Amino acid sequence: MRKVTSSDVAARAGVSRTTVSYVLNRTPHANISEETRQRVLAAAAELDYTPNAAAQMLVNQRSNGVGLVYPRSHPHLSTHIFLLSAIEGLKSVFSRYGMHLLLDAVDNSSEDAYIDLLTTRRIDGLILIDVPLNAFVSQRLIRNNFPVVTFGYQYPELSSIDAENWLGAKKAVEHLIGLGHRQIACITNSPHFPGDPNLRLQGYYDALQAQGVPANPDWVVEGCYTPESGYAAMNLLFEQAVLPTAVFVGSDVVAFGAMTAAHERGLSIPGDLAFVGFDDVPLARYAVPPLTTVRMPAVEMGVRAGMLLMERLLDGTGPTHITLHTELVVRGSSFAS
Amino acid sequence: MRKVTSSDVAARAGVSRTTVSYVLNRTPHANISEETRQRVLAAAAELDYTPNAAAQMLVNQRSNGVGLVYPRSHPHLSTHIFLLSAIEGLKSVFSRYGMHLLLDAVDNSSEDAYIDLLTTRRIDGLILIDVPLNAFVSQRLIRNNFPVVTFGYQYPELSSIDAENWLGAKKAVEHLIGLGHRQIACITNSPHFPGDPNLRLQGYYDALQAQGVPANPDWVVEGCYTPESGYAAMNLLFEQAVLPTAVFVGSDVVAFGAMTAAHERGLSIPGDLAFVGFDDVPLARYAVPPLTTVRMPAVEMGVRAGMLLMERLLDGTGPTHITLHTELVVRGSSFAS
DNA sequence: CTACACTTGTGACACGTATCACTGACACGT
DNA sequence: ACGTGTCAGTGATACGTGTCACAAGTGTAG
Repeated sequence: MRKVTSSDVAARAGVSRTTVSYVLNRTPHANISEETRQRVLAAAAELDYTPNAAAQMLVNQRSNGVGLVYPRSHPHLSTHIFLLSAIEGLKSVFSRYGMHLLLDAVDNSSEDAYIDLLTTRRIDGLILIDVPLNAFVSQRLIRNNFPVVTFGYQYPELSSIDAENWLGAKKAVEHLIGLGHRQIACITNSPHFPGDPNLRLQGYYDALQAQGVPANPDWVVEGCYTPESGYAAMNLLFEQAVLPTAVFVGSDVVAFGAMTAAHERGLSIPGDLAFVGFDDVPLARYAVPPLTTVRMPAVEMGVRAGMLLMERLLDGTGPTHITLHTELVVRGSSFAS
Repeated sequence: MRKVTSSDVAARAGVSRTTVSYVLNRTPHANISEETRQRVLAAAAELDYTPNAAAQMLVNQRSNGVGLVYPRSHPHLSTHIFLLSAIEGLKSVFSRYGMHLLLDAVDNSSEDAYIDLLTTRRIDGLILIDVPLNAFVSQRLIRNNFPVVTFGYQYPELSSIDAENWLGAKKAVEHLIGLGHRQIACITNSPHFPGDPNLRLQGYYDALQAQGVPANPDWVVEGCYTPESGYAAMNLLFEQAVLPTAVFVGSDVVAFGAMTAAHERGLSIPGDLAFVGFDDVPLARYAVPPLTTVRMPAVEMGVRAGMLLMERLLDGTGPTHITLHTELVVRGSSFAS
């Protein structure tokens, strides 16, 4: 592919390279006559000139790139539907500003892979989705005042975006209690990590306590993102002496597996066992029966995160924390009309 | 963030910048004594120097970036599970070569947005997923000998990767015929576009013909990627005078919607109506009943596409076309054991 | 006629890296 | 003493752009 430089345009238009730059960038305080302006524009169009991104980055100290980092450890990335929705939201913002999205997955082992993206200045900002930061990395990001927006984890000095996980879970479980359930199990979204307060699980506990329903530790089982894990978790619950009459599952995808286990056991949903999920993935209303769930505004979270980062980049505003509302969506898995 | 350049490293090590470059890049034919080599390495480590990507791009004429383009028009991107799997495969290859993945969605209207990625030299290669190319763009890519790998569409001069869509669909429908079905409907994966031979639909027709089962044009309805479209398509089929006993759906996600429509009508699956999907998304075996489907090796397709592009980039090999095998996965939606 | 402002444009430098062509220095065989 | 060869390392240039400081030309008031 032949390379057309601004010198070529300048030569063709019979002006200096500086003038070309001024015209093409609409530099505010440059005085260029309308006539030469048109000549430059015409020359650029005829040669179909496009500025070299590398050269621009080098001189502008700005890459117009944003890194999107997510954990590779996610057992089945293919079910990480939230990631897709977030990307959709992020891109809708970034494309307006000519920013490009750079993907990077991070292993638990070598989590400094994406750090190179910043030190090499390939990106101007960072979006972290469910990426836990060790003290070393987070301090480095903060100290260098690097623009970051996190999903899932929060750090006071880094902007973050989240949904009302605790309240959503609480409302979900209160919904089950309101239907008369007293024996309510919980299958979590993810395994428990030391520093990670599982807000959805906490909402479950707090709902039980607030309504005076006894909690039973045996009825809390860990899921791990996938339908397979939900299937296994449900079968674990079936081994209990006393069976629950309802299950709150921390993720729709996990709930799919749990419901299949219930079907296989010949239980009717919601008659024998009611289910409530979390996320409202697009397939939730096509579960059998349609899954009652808590809606995460995934796309909007992406949009807001993108806007947060752009504000930070353009106006240099400080860290901001945004929490979006969740909403209970009642369907047939909890309540047969 | 302070900027450490190779000059700083050179100064600290007491050598020239050239020497620093030679050491850090392990330039083959440069003679550097082990002692100064260590001094340079130490200095670089102490300053934690990282080369500026923009400067490297500029001088190397190479960005180490690959563009991944998909249609934004996809109605619900959030169900585009194939994209996630492909990304997983692609990244596993590219991360080994230090290549970065740049995401870009393309509208039907302004499809030259991603072209800028190449003309600005921000990327070295392009992966196109289900992106139709108009003659102008494809000629431009070919003429400039730009490294491209396409999914879904094929052009003789551009590398491509695909699965046995035709054969997979044919086997799926033959499976239904083998079970005794003679009234087999089809819900397509996507709306019909003029230049787009729907191979899965063709496989459906060819299976019917090969087995001497009469085809019925009224039993072919268009789906459009989403479960919603499958739901609507199924209800359209229910308006027919004669109902089919089996449905071949061109996509699992669409099949979810179609099965829900059948459930709502009180039909038993597979007793009253059998279903076969396509893709084998992770949730397929958690449908109710578990969905018989044709497995697309999505992750492997990503891997192979990545390898294809890297070979092209490193060895300059010509366009290659790869077709991977599909496999029928029989589950309860077609055959109750 | 000089001083001044305004318009229109340009020369030169900086951004940070990779690499070619070259310089000294030293060893070796004749 | 001379040519040849190797070793260790350096100076200079190129990559393509943005922008500061300055220049040449023109009108205008003192």
